[in-house]
Amino acid sequence: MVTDSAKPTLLVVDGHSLAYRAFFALPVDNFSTKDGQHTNGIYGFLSMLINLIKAEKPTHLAVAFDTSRQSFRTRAYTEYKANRSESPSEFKGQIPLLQDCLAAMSIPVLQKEDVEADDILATLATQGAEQGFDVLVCSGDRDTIQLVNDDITLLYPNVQGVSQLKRYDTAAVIERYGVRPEQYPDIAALVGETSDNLPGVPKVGEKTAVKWLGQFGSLDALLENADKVTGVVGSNLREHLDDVRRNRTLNRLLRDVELPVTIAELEVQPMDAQRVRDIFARLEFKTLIPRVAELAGIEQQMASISAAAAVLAPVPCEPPADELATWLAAAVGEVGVTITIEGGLPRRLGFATRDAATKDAAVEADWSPDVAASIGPWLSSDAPKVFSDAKLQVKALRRAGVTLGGLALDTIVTGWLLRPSFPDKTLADLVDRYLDEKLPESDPTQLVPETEGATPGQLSWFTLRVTEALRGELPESVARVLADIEMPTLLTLADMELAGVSVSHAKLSEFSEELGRRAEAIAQKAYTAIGREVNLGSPKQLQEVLFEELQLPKTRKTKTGYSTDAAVLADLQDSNPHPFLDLLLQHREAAKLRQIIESLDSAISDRALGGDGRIRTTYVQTGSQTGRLSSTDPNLQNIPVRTEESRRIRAAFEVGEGYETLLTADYSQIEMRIMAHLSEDPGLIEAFNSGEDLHRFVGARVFGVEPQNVTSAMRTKVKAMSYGLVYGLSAFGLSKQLRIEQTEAKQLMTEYFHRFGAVRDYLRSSVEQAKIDGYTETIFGRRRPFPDLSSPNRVLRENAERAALNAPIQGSAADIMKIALFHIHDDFSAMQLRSRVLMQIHDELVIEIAPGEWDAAERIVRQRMGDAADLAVPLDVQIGRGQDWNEAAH
DNA sequence: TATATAACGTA
DNA sequence: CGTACGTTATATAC
Repeated sequence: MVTDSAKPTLLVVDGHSLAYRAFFALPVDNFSTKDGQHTNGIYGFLSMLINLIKAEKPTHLAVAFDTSRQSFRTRAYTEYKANRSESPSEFKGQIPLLQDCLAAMSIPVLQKEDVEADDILATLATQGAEQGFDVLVCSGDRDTIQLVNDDITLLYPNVQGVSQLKRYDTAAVIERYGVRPEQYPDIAALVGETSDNLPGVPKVGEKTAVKWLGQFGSLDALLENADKVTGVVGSNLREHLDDVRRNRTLNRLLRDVELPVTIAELEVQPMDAQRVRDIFARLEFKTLIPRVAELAGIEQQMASISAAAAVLAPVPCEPPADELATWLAAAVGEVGVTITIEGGLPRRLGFATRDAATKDAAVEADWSPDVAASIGPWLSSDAPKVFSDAKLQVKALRRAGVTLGGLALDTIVTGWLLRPSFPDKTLADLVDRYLDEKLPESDPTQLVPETEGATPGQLSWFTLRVTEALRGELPESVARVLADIEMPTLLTLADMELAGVSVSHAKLSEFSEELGRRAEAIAQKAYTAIGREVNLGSPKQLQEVLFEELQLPKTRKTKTGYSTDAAVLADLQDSNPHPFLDLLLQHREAAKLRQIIESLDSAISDRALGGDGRIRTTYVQTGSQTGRLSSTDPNLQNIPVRTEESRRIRAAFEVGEGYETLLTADYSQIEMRIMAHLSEDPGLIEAFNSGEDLHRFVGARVFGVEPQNVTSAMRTKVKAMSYGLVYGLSAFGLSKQLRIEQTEAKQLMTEYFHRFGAVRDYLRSSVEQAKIDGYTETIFGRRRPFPDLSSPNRVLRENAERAALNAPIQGSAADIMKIALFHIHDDFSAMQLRSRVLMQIHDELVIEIAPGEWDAAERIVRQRMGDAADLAVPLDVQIGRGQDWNEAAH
């Protein structure tokens, strides 16, 4: 005979109901991560589960969840549980994370459409009992009492929460409820279950129900002989027979749910210590880690996460070349890669893997011709690789003659896609945020550091682990943006930065000197006009001159005083003409141009020092919240263009040696086209399909005249309105920009929306949707969170509303340009053209055309820009050709 | 010597 | 009281 102690124990747990109890039992304020993720339900559940496992030592274990509120019960009786309020979103968000924790702990999670967690428990418990297990059922639902028998014990939480569980065996059920466990559903059917919205017989409680069952022997007998029951409760029973039968049907748990696992497969498995550490660290469960570790008998692997993280000791490869290539060839799955750079070229290499075959491992080697020859093919292959801040490394490899292939993910870019408002700048930031560990770093205060920083192998290792954490948070749509847009864009930007753009030092310095002389002359005149010298570049000194000495009226306030910006000076000139004002404006203009020229000139790679006369910017891929690029050192995306004179700067951007000409290509009105597409406004769509000038077309509609009768004043107004729309312009702002009365601006807006109503509807509904979702999304799935949309602070909220209105439009335009950009780059490469993209200015590309390649290049550019997105209106592309940027722009 | 502010260039 | 950026000179705090 098998003794009890030899019997295996099966523990099955209702995850949803117990986590929900924990959610209400534990104060949410004490259980939130620094990101604001609530964790009280997860913590309470896991704490309970750990205690339970420790006390009961189950040999087999599973946790069941509901899939949704819908089940066969709600289909049978639509009122079932209909009284339950929607569970709070703070709770719902915890369930997937809890399931991640359980997965890391190698605990099977079971759920199935159309049945509730308790039906899964009932099925497992029944099978377990049949197979000779001691079965423990842990659930917060009373219906599970019916499962109790000699083999099955129920663990039911106390009212306080989940920390205390009461054991119900057969005797305990009889003692508490006065009936055998299998009769409990009969009692419940008579009494009713308010929490499930199942009304029972009025005035009948447990006492009466137990008495009746004692008298009649069974529920069926009672219902058949209902006429024999006397008194008010008797007549109540007769009036509610159907309710009782319905209750009894619904509270019977299914014991034959088809499940994808056998009991044997629920055997307790070793935990994935690293995964447990990662996710517990992310949820900031510091005290749970040692408790789980004790449970799993893996204390050492799980050592405190607050201490410096245990990092892999990378294995050096000797002789490097052969071993490294063999090792990489054997790697399964993604490989973390780090290339340190010295003098722009690769210096050291680190690779890390986490797959089952090689285990967690990292190797390192110095860059050398041997190594390059040996692993160059792997680096160029499609074998998946993950980097942190890949662009610099891609450039270094390029300089060394290697073209990177298989770029699957960049942690910095991915972190930015997830949190574009607060991008983490370094791997250390990501390790801190997503793993709650500290990347080893050398002490920057020491000249000769005592502590070594992380090695390339360790950096790769952290890159790989951060990648796993990031993937866990990446919605499908954002994952597509990453793979389909950002990674190919990254490789393209690397080549653009390497190429640089040729700029004429001679043209710039000549212009600069001219402007310098002019600025000086203007300054002298300005000093004469006010009778003294001031620093014209100092707003503080200007305020003294304007508002004290000249007694001009005070203007718009700034933080430190009164504004002296161009718009304010122009207003002052209207109301209180004074020669100083105009001279100041002229001086500002000349000084600003000169300053821009000087900074560009200093960025030219100096031919006298062996340079090539080109300027190389850095495109910051994570530099905006909308998906646009930004450009720094120097910024090539804000080169002046508005005045004839300022275009002399653009004329200094020339075609480089060995190339034939420059090509510029720009999208016309891409944001308005995206508006037309997203809003599906028939008028706006017609405007773009008609071939008519957009603003003329819109002006004709708004002012009710024929297109040929649209005056330039009308055109200016609707143009400002159209562009303003994209930014969330108000009547006030419009009136200010156009210098018209607010009533006229309001009238203009009313008339505009009267003609293009779908535009207003779209803008409104897109902000509404963002309020519901908490984020906006571009056409291609790029997201931007907007927590302030629900802020009680009006200024914050309205700022967020305007930004949320703009984000899908500006962001979709950025997506489209990126798609066109890397396709052009890749096509040039595939067709073996030497022509190359040099600059991207949001809706414009500047391309250097190699001799004889104009026709082929132009065809590619037109096609790739025009076809980058399939919108309800065509994407119009303007192309120009010239020896310099200014000439090419016409 | 670093940081903040005002101003202004672009899409 | 119009979105998204980067750079500069000046003023201020350290």
